[in-house]
Amino acid sequence: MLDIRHLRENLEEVEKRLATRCESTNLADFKVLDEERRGLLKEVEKLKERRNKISDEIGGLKREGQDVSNLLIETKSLATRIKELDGMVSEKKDALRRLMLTTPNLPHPSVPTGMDSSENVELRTWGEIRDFTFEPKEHSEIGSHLGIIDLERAGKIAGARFALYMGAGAAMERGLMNLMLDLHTSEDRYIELLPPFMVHRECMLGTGQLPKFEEDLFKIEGWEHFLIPTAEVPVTNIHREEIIREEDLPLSYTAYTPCFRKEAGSHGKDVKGLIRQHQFNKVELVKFTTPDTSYDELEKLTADAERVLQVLGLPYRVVTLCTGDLGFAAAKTYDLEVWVPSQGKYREISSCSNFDDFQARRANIRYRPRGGGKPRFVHTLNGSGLAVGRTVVAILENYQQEDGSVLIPDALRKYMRGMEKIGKD
RNA sequence: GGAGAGGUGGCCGAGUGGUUGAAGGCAGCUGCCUGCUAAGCAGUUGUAGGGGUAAACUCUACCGAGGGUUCGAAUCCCUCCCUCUCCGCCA
Repeated sequence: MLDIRHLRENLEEVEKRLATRCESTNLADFKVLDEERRGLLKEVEKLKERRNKISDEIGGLKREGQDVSNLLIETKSLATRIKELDGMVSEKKDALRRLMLTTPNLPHPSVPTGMDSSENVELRTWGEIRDFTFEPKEHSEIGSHLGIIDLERAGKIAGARFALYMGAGAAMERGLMNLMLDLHTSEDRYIELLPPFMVHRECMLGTGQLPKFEEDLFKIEGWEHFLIPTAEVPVTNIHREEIIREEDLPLSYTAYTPCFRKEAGSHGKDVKGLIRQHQFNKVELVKFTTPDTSYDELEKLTADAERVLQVLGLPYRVVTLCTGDLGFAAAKTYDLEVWVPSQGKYREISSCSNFDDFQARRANIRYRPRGGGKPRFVHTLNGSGLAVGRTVVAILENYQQEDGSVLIPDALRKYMRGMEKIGKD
């Protein structure tokens, strides 16, 4: 959510910056609603002041045993009018809140302007793209050939866009999760969490999935709970409605969770294989910082996610998302894209964002400045470190051998009982 | 699932219809005192939204959430949420 005062005072500038997202926003209504609301508020507060004064008087007079009936006449009609106006105020307030909740975040000034993903800007690349002496196979083919990924049986159990890992495949997925968590928690960089995989509505509002993107979420029938689409949701919300001491910032958390997404509207995209699933595993990084350090922390967080790819020896590049490709709540995002040989291109494996105070304002997460003073909103950040299924994709494809086997990256071996290679048996 | 208890400010905790934004304590801050520390004394400290060029100031709201009763609600009524204890069930 944007700062309502800032919005009120800089409406045109805000509109201009939001327009770079290439999404329609409806700020014309804002001005009207805001003014109507404040007008009504002024009126009703005046009446309330009067009512409170009279009520005080009545109290005093009654104690002295005096008659108050003529005061009751005025105050009774006041009460009716107040009720009426209160209703109108809350209508305006609700409409305003709905508008605010569906308005996306302002892109940071450093974000390149562009229409869509084609205008994202490559920042740097890492690692050598392997020169294959044979035609590299696609990961699901490698996986099914080796008997470690069975998408057909997964379909039998749960349908399309689900996966069944077996044997060394399951071990690789689990090993990667452990490797990532160990890496992030080493030297106390991140505190490890294991949160609930379901959350209630307020959490989804807090991080921005709701009210706008309900169709992307799985809701539990008969409950007010949703399956989390990312650990960002439960982890960011652990400090909802809290005031953190500045001395305790930045707070850094890492958590493994499965993620559940409907992937509505992505029919036909990545239908083959593990790239786009309704359920996938991810290790997430989340930070809470002060406003003046959040962009430094974004760099660090991105570097922490990159480290996983480096440790695994997977070539990747870092891109800055342009304004048109930026997510609803993000002010700035770096995507990490890993090299996928079968497609001959880089594919997203991590997305690292600074949300400024957008989520903090929704979720009411604040900090008390050093030495006292009014609480201020924190900045929240998060990034994947990494999407585990896509990491498996990258390993299978980049480490595949001509005979159909797959070498296991050095760093991962100790997480797979020392296995060096996955072959047929 | 059954029975009971409870949710009050940064924390603990009083408060069953009017002078309570809320006693008291802790913690914080500011002074005084003090060789230092500790202690002591006095004062002070919530959040949000309006009004005000800003400060001062001022108004409104907030005692888990939402409704209701009333001239007036932390206090009475209803619904919901959460926590705790006991019993049952269960990985």
